[in-house]
Amino acid sequence: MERPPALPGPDSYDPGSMSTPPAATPPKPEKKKYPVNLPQTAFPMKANLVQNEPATVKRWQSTRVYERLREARAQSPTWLFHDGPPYANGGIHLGHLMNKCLKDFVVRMKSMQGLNVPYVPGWDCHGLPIEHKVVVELVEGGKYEKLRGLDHWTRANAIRRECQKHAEKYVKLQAGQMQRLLTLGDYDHPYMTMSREYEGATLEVLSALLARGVVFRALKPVHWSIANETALADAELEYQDREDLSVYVDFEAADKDAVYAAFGLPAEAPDDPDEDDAPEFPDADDESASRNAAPQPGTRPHVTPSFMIWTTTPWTLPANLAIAVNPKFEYALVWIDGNVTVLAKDAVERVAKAAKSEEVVVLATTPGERLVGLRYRHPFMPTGGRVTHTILPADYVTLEDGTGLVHTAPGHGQEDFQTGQKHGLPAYCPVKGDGTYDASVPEWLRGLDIWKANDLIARRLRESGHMFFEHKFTHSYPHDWRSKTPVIFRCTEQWFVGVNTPCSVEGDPPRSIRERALAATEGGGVGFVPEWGRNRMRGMLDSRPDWCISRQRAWGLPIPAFELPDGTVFMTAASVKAVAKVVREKGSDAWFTLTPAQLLAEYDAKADPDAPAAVKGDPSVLARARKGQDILDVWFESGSSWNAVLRERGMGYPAELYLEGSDQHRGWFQLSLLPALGVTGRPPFRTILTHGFMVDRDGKKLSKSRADAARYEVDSLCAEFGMDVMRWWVSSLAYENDVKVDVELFALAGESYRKVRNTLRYMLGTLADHASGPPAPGWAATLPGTSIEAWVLGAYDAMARRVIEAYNRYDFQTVHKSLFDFCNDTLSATYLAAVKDRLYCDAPDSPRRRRTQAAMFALTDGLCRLLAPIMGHTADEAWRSLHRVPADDPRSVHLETFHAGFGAMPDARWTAAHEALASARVALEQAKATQGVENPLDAGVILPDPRGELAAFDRADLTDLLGVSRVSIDPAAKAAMVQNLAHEPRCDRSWKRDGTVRQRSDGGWLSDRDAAALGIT
RNA sequence: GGGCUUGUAGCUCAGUUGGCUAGAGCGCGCCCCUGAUAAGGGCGAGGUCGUUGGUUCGAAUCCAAUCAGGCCCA
Repeated sequence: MERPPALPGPDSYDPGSMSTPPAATPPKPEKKKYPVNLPQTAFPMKANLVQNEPATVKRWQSTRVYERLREARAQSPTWLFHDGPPYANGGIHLGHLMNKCLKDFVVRMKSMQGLNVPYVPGWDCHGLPIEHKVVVELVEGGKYEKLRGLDHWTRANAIRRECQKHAEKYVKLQAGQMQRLLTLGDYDHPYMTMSREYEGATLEVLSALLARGVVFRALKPVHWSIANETALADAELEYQDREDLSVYVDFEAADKDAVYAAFGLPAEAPDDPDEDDAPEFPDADDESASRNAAPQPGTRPHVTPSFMIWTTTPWTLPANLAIAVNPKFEYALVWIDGNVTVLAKDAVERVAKAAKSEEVVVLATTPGERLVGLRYRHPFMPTGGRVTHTILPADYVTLEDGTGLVHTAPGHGQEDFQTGQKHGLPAYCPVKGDGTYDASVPEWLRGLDIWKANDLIARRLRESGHMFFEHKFTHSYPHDWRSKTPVIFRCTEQWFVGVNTPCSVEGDPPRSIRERALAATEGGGVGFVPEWGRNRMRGMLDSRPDWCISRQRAWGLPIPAFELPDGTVFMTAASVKAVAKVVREKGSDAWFTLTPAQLLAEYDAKADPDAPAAVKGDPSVLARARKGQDILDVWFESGSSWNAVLRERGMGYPAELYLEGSDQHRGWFQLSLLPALGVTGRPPFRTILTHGFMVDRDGKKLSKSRADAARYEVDSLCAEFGMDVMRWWVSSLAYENDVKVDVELFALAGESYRKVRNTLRYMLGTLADHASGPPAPGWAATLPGTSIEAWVLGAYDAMARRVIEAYNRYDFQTVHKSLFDFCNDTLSATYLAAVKDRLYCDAPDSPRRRRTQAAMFALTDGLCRLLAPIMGHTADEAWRSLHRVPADDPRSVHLETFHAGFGAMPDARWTAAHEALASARVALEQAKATQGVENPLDAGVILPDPRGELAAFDRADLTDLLGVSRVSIDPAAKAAMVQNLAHEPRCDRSWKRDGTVRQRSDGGWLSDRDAAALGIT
């Protein structure tokens, strides 16, 4: 393991052996201190971001950077970005931070490519979450009781006023927080979905869709929140575990012979000639023993068979109108502990096992299609019309759970409803909006809360002998995202945008919105970043149902429909347009305060081709109409922003980019696409970019209730790390996936931020006496290819190209890495280390030093610009320092454009040179151990040059790149060789032993270069 | 349960159409500098590529299954 100590040869010098200095050592020189040109700058090493960033935000505001950028780019091509509105509720969190930073990167990097990129931030202001919160506050403050007594319109108005205050408050709060993120935008003129113009423009979208004929009113089962008495959109649901009662219920066959016939069993039971009409259950006493025993397979039992269904919502059993079977499955007639029942053959074992049945005999089997059309008796509801209580076919029936026979209540389920529609069943829904049964159910259920009914129904079924088996179990069940209460399916009258309704747009052939959406998102259409978003969104478009756009709440944009005196509902494209005009002037409050006549003042029924005959014949019926109470789904409002912002403000259409979390594939992206296609026929965006969600260090989702949640508040992160560090962190993320969040990672970003900052600081320092500003354009191309400046400027050009390309791919991670590596490797470790000797020691005005400074200026300027979209504050601070911008001068790097390249033409042999230097470094490292050369300035290096690639390079450049005292080139050498120069005199000023060092007239030891620089002979 | 998606060094990530000894930064270890100094520099160690099975001369890469996450739905 241990090396033998190196024997001091003639070339080596052991600095440790003080007692017997080798003869070669010169007399100890007199130490003299000479002046050198050290870096100097006011740009501090410590960023102090917490204090300085707010000052920068203020400066940007007071110097109108956003507005001046708009003016500067007014004549440039517009690159239209469109901000998706966050919800105006609560403060912003880390997710917002990432989202807004990514958007700001986009806006700034496109601006810095000379494009005109307006950014109008927006807020989603209406909707249930705010209304819910406000109502809770009113209830808790005891003010809600007073409102109860008021009529709908007055009460709604009072609630709306509170909601508006709430939304305004949070828009203000969030706008401040977002500006603290150093984002640049038109914060003086944001868009808000509750503003009049926005509301008017949204109603105009509704009007246009009505004109296309895709808006309709229909009875449909919708997710219904009992707590809030409103229909809910898919996006308003969240899934939580819930304990429910799982019941297996026997529905007695109406015609036992038909059932047995379906299973191919004899028409008559053995020794049972005349029992057909006898009741089935009460006669156990006079049954013979043989009749209670299990029959043999293939024989017909005496009892009436049942159909066994399974459900986890016993409360929907009163609404049962059918049983669905899969026609392709095999069904079995089974004797289970004395009962005879039908269930899927493959479910028999599982069900029997779950119920711990003792005697299970499969008597016969038959395909599901033979069961279709059989009738049954509901255990406690009267039998209805011809088609009710019948076995129906349905493909969606599976064998995963249950019995293979599916309880079908068209009023309480999506698939049930579809099956019902197909077979002419009514959408019977005996449950009222408040979650209680109406008068159509048996008396023992009337007025009862459905959740309480679960147990009652189960008891009833047990008592009547229809319950085969029941157990409690936990499953994932949809809940109202605000009240956290379980939701139900319930049939109600709602407004829809039909996605399957064919419609013509601007004269093209009729196609449904779904077809249009699928066509628009095919490859070659809308772009997706990342690309897999395409599949994901198309899958959702493919399967999405009609869009229910009505809600039964107060805080929102009213659907301007009227109920005419004859009970019909009136809403046409023209009538909505007329109301939109009023709303543009007075806001949507007008709907709540004005009369129908006032709202429709501009409406001309005679000129409206869609007006119903009743209205056309006598327009005065409108004065006697009643205003509808539904409001629009908030998604319809935010989904209209392409009209209410982009077109309304004359910004253009479509946008280049929408950028949001991947949840918006179903949310804003899709619900913007659908109406936009319906109205304009074109998607509102050219490209969709999605980012992932925040997860904790273990990859689990970030919960607001975690113990260290306070650490992750945006405000405290700004205070702890500074926003430029956070932005630098965001730029480092693989944002298309989940994003791991951990304070350690912010600290890491802080470390690497400091590296970049220090590099900038050092560069600024080297320019302290450089007064001539940037080098002339084209200067870099005049540099000799072998010069170190040509090399470093060439490296900049390659990096800048890579960075700008990565920016344009929204690949900020590559931007981050390229910029960091350039600072760390190309600059700090290589170029800056190499040129420090000439900057410090050359005569200040020497051409070599001035050339270095010119390159330094260009590099610093270029670097600040490329960094500017990410570290907006630091890049501006450094750039202003570089250009010596006075404090009161409004110039800013953010008004500049990227330097894509300086046009230096580095010699191709630089690659070989750097390889040679790398092996020389390893040789130097070895020389530490073998020759005791610890300080590179005590060494000289002989570089091998077998292919003659190094000859053209300046020895001084190679010397400085290695940080040694001198370099020579030996074409015959096999490997780099290190010379110990410790015995040679050392320059008191440059500390180099370059072979020219001798004692000068002033008694100091100086190299030729240093002596000349000082004017000493 | 379904659609989409992720799993490579302690950490964050690269790894082109399957093909040299699987790379980088941070961190870590050793060392240098003390004229970027609450800085700067050099060298080095570190990986069963989630798991299992398959296709192939050859798999981090292709296929199947499986485990653990995420988003959206049911």
